[in-house]
Amino acid sequence: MNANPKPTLLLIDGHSLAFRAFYALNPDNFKTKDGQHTNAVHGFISMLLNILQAEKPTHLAVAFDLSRGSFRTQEYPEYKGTRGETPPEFIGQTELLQEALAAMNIKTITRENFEADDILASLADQSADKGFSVFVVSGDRDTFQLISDNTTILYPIKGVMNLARMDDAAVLEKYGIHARQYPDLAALVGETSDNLPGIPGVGPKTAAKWLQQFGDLKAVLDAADSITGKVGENLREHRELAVRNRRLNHLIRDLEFEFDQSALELGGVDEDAVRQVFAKLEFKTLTERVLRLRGSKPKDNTDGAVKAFEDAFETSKTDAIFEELQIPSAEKLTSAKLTDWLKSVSGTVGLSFEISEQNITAVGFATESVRKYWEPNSSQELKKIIEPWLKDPACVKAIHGAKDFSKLLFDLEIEFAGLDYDTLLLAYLLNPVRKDFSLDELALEYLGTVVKRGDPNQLIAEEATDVSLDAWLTISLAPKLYEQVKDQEQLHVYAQVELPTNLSLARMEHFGISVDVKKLNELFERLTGEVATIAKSAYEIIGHEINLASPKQLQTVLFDELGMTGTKQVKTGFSTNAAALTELYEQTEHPFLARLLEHREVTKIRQIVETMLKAVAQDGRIHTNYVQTGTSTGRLSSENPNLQNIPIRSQRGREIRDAFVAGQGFETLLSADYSQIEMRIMAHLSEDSGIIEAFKTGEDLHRFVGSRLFGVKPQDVTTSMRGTVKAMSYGLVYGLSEYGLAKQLRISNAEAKQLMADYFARFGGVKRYLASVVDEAKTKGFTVTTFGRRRPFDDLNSKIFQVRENARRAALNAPIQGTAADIMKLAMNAIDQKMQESGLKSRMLLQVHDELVFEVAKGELDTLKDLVTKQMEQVVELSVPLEVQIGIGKSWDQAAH
DNA sequence: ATTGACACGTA
DNA sequence: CGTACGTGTCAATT
Repeated sequence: MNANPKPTLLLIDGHSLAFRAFYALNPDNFKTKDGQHTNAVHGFISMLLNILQAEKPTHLAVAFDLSRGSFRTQEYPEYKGTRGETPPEFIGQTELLQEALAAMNIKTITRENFEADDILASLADQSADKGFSVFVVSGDRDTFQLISDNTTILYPIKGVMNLARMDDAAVLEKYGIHARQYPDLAALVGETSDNLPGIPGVGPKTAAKWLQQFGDLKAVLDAADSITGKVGENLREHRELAVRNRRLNHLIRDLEFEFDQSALELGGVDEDAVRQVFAKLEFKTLTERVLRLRGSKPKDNTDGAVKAFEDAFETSKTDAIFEELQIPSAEKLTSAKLTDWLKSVSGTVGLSFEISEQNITAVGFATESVRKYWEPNSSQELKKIIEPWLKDPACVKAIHGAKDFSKLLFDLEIEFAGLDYDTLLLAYLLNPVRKDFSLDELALEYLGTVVKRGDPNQLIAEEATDVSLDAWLTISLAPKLYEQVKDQEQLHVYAQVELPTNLSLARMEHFGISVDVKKLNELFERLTGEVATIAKSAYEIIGHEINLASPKQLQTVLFDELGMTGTKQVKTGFSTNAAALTELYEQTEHPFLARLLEHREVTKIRQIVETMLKAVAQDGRIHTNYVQTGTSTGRLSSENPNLQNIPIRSQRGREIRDAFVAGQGFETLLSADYSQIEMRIMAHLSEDSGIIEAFKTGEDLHRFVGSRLFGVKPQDVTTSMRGTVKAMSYGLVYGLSEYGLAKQLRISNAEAKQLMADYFARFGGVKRYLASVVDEAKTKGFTVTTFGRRRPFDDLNSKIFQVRENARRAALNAPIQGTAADIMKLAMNAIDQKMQESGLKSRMLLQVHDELVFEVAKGELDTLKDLVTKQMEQVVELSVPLEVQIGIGKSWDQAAH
């Protein structure tokens, strides 16, 4: 019901809202077959529907600027002169928007020589006088002058598709002045986006203070002589600016119109016209949302559009959060009803779940038009009711982040099949650089929907309904994301690489790796003792105690007290990192530096030991979380704890690895790693005959390359020469520059340049390949791995050298690192599958980019070794062989080779 | 409590 | 001025 009997008029600044929508939604995701972008139109209409829902206006009009300018530009040609060119993707969208609005029977208004805000101002004033409640949607703060008891501004909040309700109280709170004073404040401060400079040195704070004191702009100017200081001087000198600004930001309120308010009454939409226009725009979800307005028959009903609107949306008091989304309302199912529904449902079902302490407390189900949720009473009931459906591969499911779900099902020993759509992985393939993969964020970008959630501290029922909301978002996103992945030719990498990896990882995380806690505790104690001894000795050298972990305090000691000259600059002064400390030590041989370096090493390792100890679960094992969407290249990342950065280089560090052991009932650990996989991929991708030959002969790569580079026999390549070559070969994979090479090898720039020139002369394929990668990325805007995985790059043409170079190096590395990641994932999937098929008891536990760690069951060592080696080596065929090294031992350290 | 800078462990 | 990560600490922030 409409609580407010007053008629309500909604007025929208069309350009302003369209622009906000444009910047809120990625144009790439809203494009018709012909290449016309539609993100602004989509966002505008989506937002309009949200506002209609929230404010329930009875009348509506949208005003647009005419591009020819207005009386303001005639008076002051520079007005709005700082506005840049219209983004190319925006072009044409205003016209499309007006067509769409016309189809929806929404009045659009323009006026020669005036801006949209003047039209809004006039309509707002005149309607308020006639007893309307008025809402004005505008991103121009000048409209704050319209605020009254009857008029409220809905102001878009920066960045988000959301509106702030600005009434007099809101303006007072934000700016410290009343709404009617706002144009005076703006006149004093100026408006950069309109190219209107204000009084120098006067910001919102000062202007508000004056207005509070004197009342209005005229009074402030009259009192200018009494204002002291530099700002007072500026005010007197530049008062004309404020007068001009005030004249320009004054909105015209008395434009006359040839229609009256009744012409703005919201009626039903023209269904045929909507279908036609929206089909042209290729909007699907939105069409349905808009068409629900079609039942409106305001003429037949005194309550007008509001009633019809509410009917159309089938709103209910209990389900208020979902009004905003116009999605089907949720139904809570009993176990019996769920069983029936699962038997009857056809097509893909969106699935989501709510967990509490390792238990599934609620499950959400959704199709495009239906939302259901169910709260199982126990794990037994969960298994009994939904396992038949869950394990049926013909029942296709869509889940956002299926790994967690799979893992829980492993615990509950529930079978699961038929997962075709994981929206998390699909979204990752579409944009691996994205930081936020939440359903809400994806809904905003791909569906143009702002998801509003109820207060989580509310009733229990509300939490449960959220479960099916996620399911609905998942099923709504799935086809859209899938189509885009398909269009980008990433279906292969989705179906063969990412989706199966999901399951391999679920298993690995579920198993975890056994840890010798006693050993770790002893190590921790020992390291703690060492730290204390080292610290004590360090304090004695400098004569006082400091916090050795504080770079700031170290800077004071080293560069002030001890008078050393720093080598590397960082934002806060000279760097105190290990490289800088080592260099200082070489210069000064100061014993404090030696203590400090040792302290760093020991505390770091102790810290890792501590982290590991805290991470050991009840079962005596560490279960890391692999993040499948964690990197821009396609690699995994590991967290809570990170098991991909356990020390190996230092002796102390390796003791940590010695505490990762085979668990009870298992014989040993087995480690398998790819030997030089990135260089092999470089050989394959570059088709460089020299590098390929090196791998085919089985000769040590760096020795072989060194022999070619320095023109000596392989056996005459010295350790130093081999080191140089190794640094260069690996450096190339990372986009190393001459300067970087010189620095690393501590040679001159000229020598480094010569070395690289020689390298490229001998291995021309490498040079050609690297250049082609960057070229292609520049043209296409992305790099691609052998298996089709993409990574977008848009900084390769940046005008800023640093930004451009960073992008260039990342682009060089992406296909190589990414292809290696693809290969490893494929191998893991093959191994996982073979192990399942052959019923082995051994288990795959860890992945560290090019290494896999297994726990070997009794009697399975030889079988597993063969299986792993074969699958890893033969998972793909490159122009060079893939070589796998196997190590076996009771601990991870001993299994190393 | 959250954030940025720094440092440092791995491939 | 060599890629890709996660985690800890300090110090300055709301």
